[in-house]
Amino acid sequence: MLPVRIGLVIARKDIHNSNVPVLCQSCEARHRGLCGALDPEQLSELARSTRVVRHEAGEQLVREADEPGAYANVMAGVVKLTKTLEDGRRQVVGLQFAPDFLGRLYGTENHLGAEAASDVELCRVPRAALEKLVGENPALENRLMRQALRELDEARDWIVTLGRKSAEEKVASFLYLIATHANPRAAQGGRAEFRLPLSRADIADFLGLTIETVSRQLTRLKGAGVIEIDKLRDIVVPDLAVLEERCG
Amino acid sequence: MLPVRIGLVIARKDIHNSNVPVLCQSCEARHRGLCGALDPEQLSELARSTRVVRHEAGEQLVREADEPGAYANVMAGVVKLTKTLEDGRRQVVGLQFAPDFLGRLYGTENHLGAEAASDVELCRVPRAALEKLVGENPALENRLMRQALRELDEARDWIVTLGRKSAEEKVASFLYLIATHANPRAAQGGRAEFRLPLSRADIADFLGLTIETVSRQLTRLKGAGVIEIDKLRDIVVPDLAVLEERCG
DNA sequence: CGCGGTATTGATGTAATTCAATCTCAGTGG
DNA sequence: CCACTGAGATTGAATTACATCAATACCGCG
Repeated sequence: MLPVRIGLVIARKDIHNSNVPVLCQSCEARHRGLCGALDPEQLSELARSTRVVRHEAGEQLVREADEPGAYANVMAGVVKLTKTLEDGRRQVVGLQFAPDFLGRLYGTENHLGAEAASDVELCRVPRAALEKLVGENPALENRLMRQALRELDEARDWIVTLGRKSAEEKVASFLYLIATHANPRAAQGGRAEFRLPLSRADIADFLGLTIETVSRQLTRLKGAGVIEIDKLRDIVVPDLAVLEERCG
Repeated sequence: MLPVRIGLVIARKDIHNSNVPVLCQSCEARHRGLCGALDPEQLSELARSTRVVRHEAGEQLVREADEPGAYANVMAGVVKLTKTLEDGRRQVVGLQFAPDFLGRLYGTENHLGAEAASDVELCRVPRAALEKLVGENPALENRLMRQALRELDEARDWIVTLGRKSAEEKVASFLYLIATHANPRAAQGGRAEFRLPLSRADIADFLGLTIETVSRQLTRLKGAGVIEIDKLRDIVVPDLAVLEERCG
């Protein structure tokens, strides 16, 4: 992926880049994410209480029961948000990519689990620090609002996928989602290659299917020439438009 | 359909007496909804540009393609939010009850259709008027944020229902949702009675099922004594806890 | 009363699940 | 370096839940 960095240098000069904490300088969250709402001073203040943490794939970040102790920005990797029925049936209700924000203001009773789908890197922000900043900076709340609205849109799109699409369309929709969201190694001229950040089991839980069905649909799509699969996780989409066709 | 302009003149007169426009005095939105963030003065100002309109069941409020011209508070009835695939498959992605807010700030490309599920009464607010108020009043944006977050929670709950529940559990979940959300004629001591605001076709589109399956599951639940059905639309739930059991 | 849209019920078909048997591949230790 | 291992993935056969197709019943309304 080639981010086009038009005018970025100028922007940095303008805000006295030297004042921006080193860690934040190249962080996506500062450009496209939450921290874009902060001036260098606020950023420095916030950076004093943040911590970059790494988690391996599969690690539980937030258990469904408990109140999350902190917020976080996803810096790299994919986080899956999960819900579980009493009898153990699992559903992945959302995926968060960099530079998405993790955690929610105004805590509710609504328990969401968060788990590292791939290896992830998070920029952890203590509750108090963030909430203080939100109180002082309306622009920050505005960013959070926009993120919430975007997530709402995505959730509703997914409702359509879950409610009305066939297994093959679901799998195609998932691949399309990853191809367009996760940082693809290459995604130009309709072609995309990427490594699946989720296991078949996770994909199944995301799509409301079984592992076996996911597997079968993947091989079907491979057979149809829509995708190529290497070593189970590496996917090549020769033509995204063809894949999109299959999304229903 | 003619917008009904109830009591506009009266509302203005009354400002001097009570400070709160008559129409707003008993409006749920003022207590539990959006307008709770406004002081009497702001409320009066807003009331000058609002209109109460009625729509019959089935009326299209917002087409999926077009930008909505206004926001609205749901005062009575149920509005269904819909999305449609190119080939015509429909999915209801959300239901809005009084005093929910309809429409979204920061318009996106994400097209949602809105349709009156039952007869509805809306308090329509022009874009400009609301956006002006939001700019002036951070508390209002905060309310909108909270509503967005609540909708997000609901959407994710529904994702679990669509992805992981059986047809019977889906129908039970729907009934439970209506029993607890729509103003029930009575809902005390575990008992609830209500009139279904949706046709079988709408329920099917909400649950990702067919009309026939919805019908069959309803008769199953009736047979099991979980619900009673009168004249197709009138439902009695003798014991909500029993219904909840069936939700999976 | 009869009409039309909506809902139920039944018979049959099918997509996805379930159960079970391999296969793949990354990791480990001989 | 290779064989062994075990978790994850694929493939196949049998089953099932839901869809589809089709006929009938219900209810509101003129």
